[in-house]
Amino acid sequence: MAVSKQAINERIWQIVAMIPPGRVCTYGEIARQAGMPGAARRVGKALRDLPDDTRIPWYRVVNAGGRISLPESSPSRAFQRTQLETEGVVFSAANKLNLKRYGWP
DNA sequence: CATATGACGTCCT
DNA sequence: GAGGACGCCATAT
Repeated sequence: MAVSKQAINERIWQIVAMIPPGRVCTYGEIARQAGMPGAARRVGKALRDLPDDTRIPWYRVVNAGGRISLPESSPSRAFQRTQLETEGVVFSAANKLNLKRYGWP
């Protein structure tokens, strides 16, 4: 393996760790900053591989539509929403947030 | 090697 | 604005 998948994961986690509180970032943007544009899905995989006791603020990652990508069946989804609201992020009626406002450039 | 799947994105209707 | 179709990348079977 030229580059182990664990190395890729840690690269992604490092990017996520740079997101300041009260701000969010999209999967595609993280993939781009990690040097693999178009691999947004790979970012989701990396976050899925995170342990439950991680200190990485994965909850600051949302999809391009400003929505939480986690399925309704996932308990982590409610946690993400609550955590973001705690940091001051306001969701609209359709569970959406304004990326123009909370998005991290 | 071919298919299916997933914490995605863009485009079209 | 909502919903569906297709594309992209990596992994699993």
